[in-house]
Amino acid sequence: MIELDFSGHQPIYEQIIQQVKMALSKGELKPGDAIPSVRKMALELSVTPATVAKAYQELERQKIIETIRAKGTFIAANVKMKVDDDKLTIIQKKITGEILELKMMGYSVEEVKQFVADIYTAL
Amino acid sequence: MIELDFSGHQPIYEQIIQQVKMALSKGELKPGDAIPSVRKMALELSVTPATVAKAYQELERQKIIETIRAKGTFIAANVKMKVDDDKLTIIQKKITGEILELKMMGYSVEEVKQFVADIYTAL
Amino acid sequence: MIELDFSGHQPIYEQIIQQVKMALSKGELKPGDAIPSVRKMALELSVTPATVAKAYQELERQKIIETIRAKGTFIAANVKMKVDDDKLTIIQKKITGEILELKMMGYSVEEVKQFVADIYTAL
Amino acid sequence: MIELDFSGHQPIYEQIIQQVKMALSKGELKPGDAIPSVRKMALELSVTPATVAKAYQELERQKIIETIRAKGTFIAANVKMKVDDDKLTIIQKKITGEILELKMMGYSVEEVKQFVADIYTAL
DNA sequence: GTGGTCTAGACCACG
DNA sequence: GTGGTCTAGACCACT
Repeated sequence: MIELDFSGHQPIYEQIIQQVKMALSKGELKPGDAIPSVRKMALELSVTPATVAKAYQELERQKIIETIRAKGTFIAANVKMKVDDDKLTIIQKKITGEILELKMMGYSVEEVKQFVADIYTAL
Repeated sequence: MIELDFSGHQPIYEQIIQQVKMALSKGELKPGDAIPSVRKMALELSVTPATVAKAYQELERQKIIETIRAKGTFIAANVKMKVDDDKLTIIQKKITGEILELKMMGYSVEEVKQFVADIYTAL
Repeated sequence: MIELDFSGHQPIYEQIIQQVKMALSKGELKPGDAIPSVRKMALELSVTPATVAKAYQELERQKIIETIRAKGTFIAANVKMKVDDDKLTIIQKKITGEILELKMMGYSVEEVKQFVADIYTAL
Repeated sequence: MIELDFSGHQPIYEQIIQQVKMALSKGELKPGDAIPSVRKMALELSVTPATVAKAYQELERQKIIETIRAKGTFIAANVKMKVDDDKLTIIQKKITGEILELKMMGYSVEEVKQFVADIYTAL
């Protein structure tokens, strides 16, 4: 279900976070659904449990999953991303660098808009 | 002219690269223009010359600047970013994470398109 | 495995790059093989880790090696040098100077051809 | 007569040395011919006299030119490159790196031989 | 443990 | 003066 890219520079734990969010976005996961235990997912992905734990910890911090003692880990009932201005600023900073690269490669505004729209709809 | 953010996670040398590109994109720098020497910019930015040198070397590798022996560093005459498929893939991967965040915050496709268009035109 | 010449003008990091490529060319290294960590090789060669890191980074930029986070560095799966016209021009310029020296020493075309053929087969 | 490439990484003085040798190799210059004074050539090439002087000094060291006080500088009567084993070793080292690059780009021995033959005959 | 980044200094070749 | 290279040491994020 989750596919990792080990060769790249994106941290493994971030890839896990992102793919859980993506599954949620696509409707493959719904509030209340159970997700594999840290150990189980670590086995499936061939990574160390610590890496999965770090991803889950961050997801829990963002209130996307909930851990219930001795029961397991579940998608939070009320998955509702808080629109945080700080976070928006961070995203803007990160995205600016990539937009700049695209612009310097010669892409027009329209092309970039199409580019992100394609990504958006694929999520 | 260049402002650095020391607090964060983005490497200093990448910030320098980005801001030189941005100045070029905005027309503040034009082909043939001299840019400050490694040492001078290092002093201005209060970083070590090695950090500036690393940024300049990467910019030269991308053919954005040219260094002339013992003369200084200049914006390349033919600033023309090569459209590299590998690079495009990397950019897409990086941008996907941010688009996903925006989508989960509840932004619509149109809003995201507007978001990136605003960034693009500000560059 | 790698032997450095500290006396000369060729940068250490370039020597490392060259010798890794040579080992690859000779078949002593194969795609997927691990190469020593930055620190380990730095110890072996009695140079600072930064120098080895610079060599590795350039090799990665050329897609000859891949680094996997916190795991180590490996020969890339698809080692396939891209034939870059710019690079070919640079090589031609560099080689021209040496061929000229040989010609002025009195070597004939045939002798020079034999000379480079011998080098080629020894790689 | 001499064309310099300022943008590159080859030292100016080496370019001057090389082009004098090339003119000699092509027969454009013959033993006994006068070559411009340091000042004159410096003016023609738009470089500082010190750079030309350095080139002439090296050419004189290699017995390719002779300076006659108050007369000027001339191509040496007996231009005869000494076949120096040390020098041959140095040339071999330098050329090996470039041959290796060509090999890794996928060029065959025959192609490399043709490559150098073309360069040789053009000199 | 791994690689990535940065500092503070030094020496060198070049023009 | 310029950029290029190297050392010695440090801190960080990731696994």
